[in-house]
Amino acid sequence: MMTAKATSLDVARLAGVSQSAVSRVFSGASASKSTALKVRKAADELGYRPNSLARAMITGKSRIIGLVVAYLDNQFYPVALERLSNALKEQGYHILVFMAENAQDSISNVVQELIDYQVDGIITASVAMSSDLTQRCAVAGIPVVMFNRGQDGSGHSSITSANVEGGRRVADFLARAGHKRIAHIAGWEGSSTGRDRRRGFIEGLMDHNFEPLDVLDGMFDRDVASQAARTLMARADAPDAIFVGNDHMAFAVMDTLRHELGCKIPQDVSVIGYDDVPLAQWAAYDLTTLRQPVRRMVEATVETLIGKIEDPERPAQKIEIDGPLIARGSARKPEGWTQ
Amino acid sequence: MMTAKATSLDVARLAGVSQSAVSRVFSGASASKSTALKVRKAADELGYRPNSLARAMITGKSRIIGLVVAYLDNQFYPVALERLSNALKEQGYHILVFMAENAQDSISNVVQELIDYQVDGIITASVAMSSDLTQRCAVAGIPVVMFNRGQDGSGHSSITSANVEGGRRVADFLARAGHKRIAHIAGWEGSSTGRDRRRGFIEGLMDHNFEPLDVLDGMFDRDVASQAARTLMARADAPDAIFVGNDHMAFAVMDTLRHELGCKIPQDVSVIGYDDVPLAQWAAYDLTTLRQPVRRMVEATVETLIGKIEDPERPAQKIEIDGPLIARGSARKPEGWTQ
DNA sequence: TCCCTTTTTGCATACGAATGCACAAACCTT
DNA sequence: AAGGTTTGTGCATTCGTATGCAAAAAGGGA
Repeated sequence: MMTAKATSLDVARLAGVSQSAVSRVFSGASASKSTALKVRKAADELGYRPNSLARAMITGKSRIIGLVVAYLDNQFYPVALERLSNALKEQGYHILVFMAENAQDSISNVVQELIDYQVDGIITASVAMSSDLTQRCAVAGIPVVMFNRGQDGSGHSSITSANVEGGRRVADFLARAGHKRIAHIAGWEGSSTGRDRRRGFIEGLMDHNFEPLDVLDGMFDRDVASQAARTLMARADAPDAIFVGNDHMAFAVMDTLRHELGCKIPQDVSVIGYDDVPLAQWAAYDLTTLRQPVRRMVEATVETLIGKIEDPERPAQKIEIDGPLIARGSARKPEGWTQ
Repeated sequence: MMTAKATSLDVARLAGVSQSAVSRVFSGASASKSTALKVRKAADELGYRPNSLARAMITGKSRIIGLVVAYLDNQFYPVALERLSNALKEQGYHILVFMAENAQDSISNVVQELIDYQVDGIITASVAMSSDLTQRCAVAGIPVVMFNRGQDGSGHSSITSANVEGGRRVADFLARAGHKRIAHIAGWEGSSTGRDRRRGFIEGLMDHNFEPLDVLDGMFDRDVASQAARTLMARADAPDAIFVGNDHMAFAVMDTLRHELGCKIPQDVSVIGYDDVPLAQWAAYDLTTLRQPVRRMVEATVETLIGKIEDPERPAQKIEIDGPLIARGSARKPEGWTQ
């Protein structure tokens, strides 16, 4: 039983070779069969493993990706986190996770700390970057990819679903199902996803010569969304359909409608969400929603980020990935609708 | 606009002092007002920040904690992750997250990689460590704290809720509510939490001279738990109450009971879970459950881990934290029950 | 077998910050 | 003002690994 962790020098001595030889064996550089064998044997004996930190120091690559995430209570993010983690692991990267409240200086601190740790890249999930931060990352040469949030003119790549198109599709679905008084509890106005879905939704209604009955900002928050639902249903011309800016809020809205206001879904009101988190298909909610294709979004995110790490010259890209509307039981379906 | 990140040497030159002076200013060691001022000014000018990796190399402390987590789809863990992250951040630590399937060699790889990154400590959430791994951590001098999972004889500290007592309390609650045919869909038999809750539950029933109608292993899995519910309800003497080993499975059970088997909860069957995740109080479920006091568990975890990091001689401790039964609408209440 | 090319190998140095040591400066004390 | 003490500072070294360079070994061709 060893008492201290062995270094490459220890291995070198035991194997009767130089430290550089050991390094080369473990970093995959050229080495003869015979030395590789000796080194491996000695290493096993000592329980040696290269020190990732030291390696990072010298190569300038830590193989760590920083992940900044804000809303962990929204099931979409744990799922995305898991997928991102697995995808990056396959590429030999690891994830340093930072929680941030969605406030500028919190994010600023968090990103600065990531820079201090010399991460090779940063993924922000539903978090915006100030231009100052953008600048700092640029100086440090750290590429940033924004997941599920776009930001014009930031110079960062972003991966989102096709939110405008998605909103439009929801509108079309509801209009074709014969709804007349259609309201929207939108995602936070300060986010591109919230704005885009909203815009697409309104445009989509316009295509049917409709106007939304009302549009309220749900701030991606359960309580705010519930309150918005109460407000809507208190109207004399209460809506017969509500499009909610994401599933997380939609669940709160459904709970409020059913258990507090005594509405039947979808008989009295249709409810549609956005994301298609796993919860959406649980029988208790059975939520009709626009699916964000997490798997493909994650793939695109990882590929974009690693591409930029390996070739810093690669220009930023904005990728939008389309997703289908998943019709379930929370919303009346248009005549002749086939999934 | 700088083009490359500045080092302490750059700052030293600009400030007209030695590199050691810069280091001392930033590491809080002694330095005169005047040099501190010069250094700070120069550092600001260059946008200098100490390189955490280099710092980690020399001090031997990375200020990174590794977190190994398995079931991210169970809302308990995202919540715990968020709390852990915040608590550690306050202590100046950061979290390197690793997902692991609950299979020995996956965990083994993951822990090994954490060791490679020289983490100062490891927290495992609902994951067991093989004795080989335990050994490797010991050699590397890395303390391990197990969160929400105990393991006898591992030599690691563990923080759990008082699972035996909790199971007992659930049994008492159901028996006193007048239930006669009480079944249990248990947490995975391979986990201490699953076993302890189950044991406490059975003991608690025995105190009332009851026996459980049946005990099935739900494997902490929604599908397995749903299947178990079907099995139970297919019996001639179907249960009038089911204690489910955690909330995550309880939701699946409730969905199955209500929407597939047409049962009324709690009129036909009472359902009780374990954890009290945020979802449990959503109106759709309104789940009676035994609360795991996450906040206090997290505090204890962080304190135990940091204590051991700062004083490696400190012996391992097993901490159990008691939590209350939260009576909601999914289970009939005993006569005269007051929260 | 000899010379030329290719592959291995060791040496020395670098990465960026922290720290023991010895010396210089500042502060007290009487 | 001299001696003693505390505080501040620079020099040199260290952490563990990777890598350019030059020398050594191995391989190949005629």
